[in-house]
Amino acid sequence: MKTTRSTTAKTAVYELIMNSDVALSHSEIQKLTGDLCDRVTIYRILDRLVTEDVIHKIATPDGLVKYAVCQKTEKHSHNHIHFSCEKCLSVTCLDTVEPIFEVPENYTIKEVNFTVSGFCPNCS
Amino acid sequence: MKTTRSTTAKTAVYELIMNSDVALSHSEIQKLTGDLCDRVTIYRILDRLVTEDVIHKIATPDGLVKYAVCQKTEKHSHNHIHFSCEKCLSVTCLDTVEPIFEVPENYTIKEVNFTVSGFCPNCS
DNA sequence: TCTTTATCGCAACATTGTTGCGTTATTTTT
DNA sequence: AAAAATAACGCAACAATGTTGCGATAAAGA
Repeated sequence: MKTTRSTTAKTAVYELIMNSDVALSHSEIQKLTGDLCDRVTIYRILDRLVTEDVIHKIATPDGLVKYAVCQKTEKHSHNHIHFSCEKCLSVTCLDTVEPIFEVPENYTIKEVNFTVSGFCPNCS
Repeated sequence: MKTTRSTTAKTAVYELIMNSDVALSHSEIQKLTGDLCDRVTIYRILDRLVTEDVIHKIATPDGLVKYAVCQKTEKHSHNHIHFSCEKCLSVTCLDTVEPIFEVPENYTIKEVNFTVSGFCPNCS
């Protein structure tokens, strides 16, 4: 059985995302970690953390991919809004806000990804 | 004053997107158009069509960028749900469905991008 | 038809993400 | 505590996606 290991790089990347109040992209993480580890390693760590379900992947409306830890509520943990600032390009989880919606019944819903873009409090 | 011109390539790309019931990516458009025009030209046409507001850009939860024409309702024309199928990777506009949500007032909302993923009617 | 210039094609480059493989280091077992 | 097993790593190479500059081409108006 395949187990998961804790390494310095993995811990560092996780803590970065953990302590950030905005979602981080691969390139941002790379800059923040400096030469701690290889570019490829960061990709692999991010994949692993997503698989382990401790962080999750977000895409901005432009297709920019970012990662964040979200406070999990009891159910529908990923069913919340992300705010993407057009000015400073930051992405924030609005965990308290839960959207209401309906889709035709012939669709099977697996995941929800709701991004609102505009200006964040700092840039408004 | 900068005007916009109608070319064979632009018309072809627009009609492809127009007649598709799912959103199309750059690479999909490239395959469909064959060797009608250069790869770069398609990028520029897509940018222009977005600027001219006849198509719009969508990103799947994975960060895959696609383009679609959406039926515009009176207001909040872009304020609707996109469905992204995890099996066939198609993206569909659910124009009839309008999500309800709230964000803290210190945020300025410019645009809304709501993507629900799972299995589409064909793949369910 | 002629002129203007938006659009195009091509080449070159930048960014982002993936894969294979030999090496390193974490974890488990002895 | 040392050895064995293997997850994770670094590096190189590659693939996909997106951007920029510039001379050539072709729309649109005069």
